[in-house]
Amino acid sequence: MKTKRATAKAVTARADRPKLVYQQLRQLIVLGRLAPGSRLVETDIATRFEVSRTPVRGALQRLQQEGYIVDSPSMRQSRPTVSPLTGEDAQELFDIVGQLEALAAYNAAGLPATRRASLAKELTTINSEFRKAATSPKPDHNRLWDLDERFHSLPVQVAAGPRLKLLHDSVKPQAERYERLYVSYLSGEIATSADEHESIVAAIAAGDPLAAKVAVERNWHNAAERLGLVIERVGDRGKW
Amino acid sequence: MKTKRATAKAVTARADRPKLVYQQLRQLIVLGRLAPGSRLVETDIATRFEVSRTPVRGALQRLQQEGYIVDSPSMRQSRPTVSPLTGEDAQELFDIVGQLEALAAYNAAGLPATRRASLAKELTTINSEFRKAATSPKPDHNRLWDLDERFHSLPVQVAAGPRLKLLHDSVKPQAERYERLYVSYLSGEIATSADEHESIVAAIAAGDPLAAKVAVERNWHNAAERLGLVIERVGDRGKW
DNA sequence: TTGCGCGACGTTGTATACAGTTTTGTTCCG
DNA sequence: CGGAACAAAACTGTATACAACGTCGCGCAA
Repeated sequence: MKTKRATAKAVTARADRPKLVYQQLRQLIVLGRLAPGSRLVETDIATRFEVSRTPVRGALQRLQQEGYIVDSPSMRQSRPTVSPLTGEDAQELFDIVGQLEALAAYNAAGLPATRRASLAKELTTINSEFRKAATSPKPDHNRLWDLDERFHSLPVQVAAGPRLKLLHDSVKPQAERYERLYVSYLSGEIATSADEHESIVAAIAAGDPLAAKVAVERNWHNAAERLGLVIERVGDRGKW
Repeated sequence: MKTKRATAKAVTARADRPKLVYQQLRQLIVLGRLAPGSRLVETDIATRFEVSRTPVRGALQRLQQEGYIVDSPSMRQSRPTVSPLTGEDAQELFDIVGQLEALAAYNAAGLPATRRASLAKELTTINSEFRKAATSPKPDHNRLWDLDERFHSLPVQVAAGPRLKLLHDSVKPQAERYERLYVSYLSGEIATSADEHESIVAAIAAGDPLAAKVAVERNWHNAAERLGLVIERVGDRGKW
């Protein structure tokens, strides 16, 4: 043992390092360990993850393009900071995600009857678990979020083309930062969400693309409004 | 003049090099100078643009995330190639752009009456020029594309939030590759497009968000269908 | 002739040194 | 005590050398 990986630590596969750094940083941001407004310094991150600045740079670039981090406007030299959480941003983001998933739902409702049926069945299962988890005395936020996520992702995975999937994968995770606020502060409203989910399933099962599209759009738009109120009450984070 | 920029060539501003490389490469792809399927070699590009591989790498990464280039599937080692032009891709892409611009139109139709009026007026102007240019005996494709582009961009610029603008800026230019086919092969159908544009303007002027949204969606969806036929006739490019 | 192995080449991934710029801290003078 | 100028530190952008990995071609043997 002398040539490759002479260093003690397990060197991750050559090609995955940027992706790994990206995923870990994203996780830190989404979970709030990296607060909105925090400055991300390439050198620090590189040290932290025990890689050079090169893969870090790639990860930061991607995070920036996807909107997790922005260039601090006050300074001229680009200084990446974690982007803030604001009510307006939440509403805009939710509307966008709604439009994308609405397109997927539209396609899903146009699928052959057999596939529609199995899709609807699976969605129903997820949604009833979702509803059950919500009415539990001490709701598990992680589980709630996970079920909601799975419900919304399923039509995309089944009926979206490669391009829509790509875009959805890049936009949707950003909503997670807000969704986690949603399930935390709005656990009372989750029954409403489950109701809206049911109308989506019904439209898909009926093979009515337009109804499915509208139902998804409404679901997200309503969620955006409800969340907007919460954020206003709690106060924007990282905006000043 | 001795310290900075001692080299003879005009050194572009330090921070703009990646953006410039990105823009030039994108232009080459959109205009077809870089044919679908072409392989992009970092070293070659770096040499061509007289920069090091570092900024080139950034540009390529961005192009890849936006979908202009893909990793060649045949080889294991990631080898970026210009993404192909296919009928399915065109349809999917147009539908996506339609959803995004529909959201902008929805917002635009919810604006105060005075701003709506001025927007509608401007749109009408552009569209009538568009119609005129289309009926000319020898239509100028560049001008046609430009007018159509301006028509569709205006509501986004006026009524979209920062997030939607960002996304639109990153997705829309990809449609240009197909739009240029459209105006080339479908100059006969352009009158139809102009008609559809008018119903968009009417909905915005009337302050009817839902109507505006639907009108935009229909416009793009129809264009996608018309274009799909053409590409099928002409044959997919870069797909094999 | 065909199949297989091996070595040279091409290309991307990574690390690191260096340059340019902005921010920040400190000192001195008004 | 306040402020301005200067010095030093902190970071990012760029270039480049090096390493790893895959591909392709050539020769050799069956």
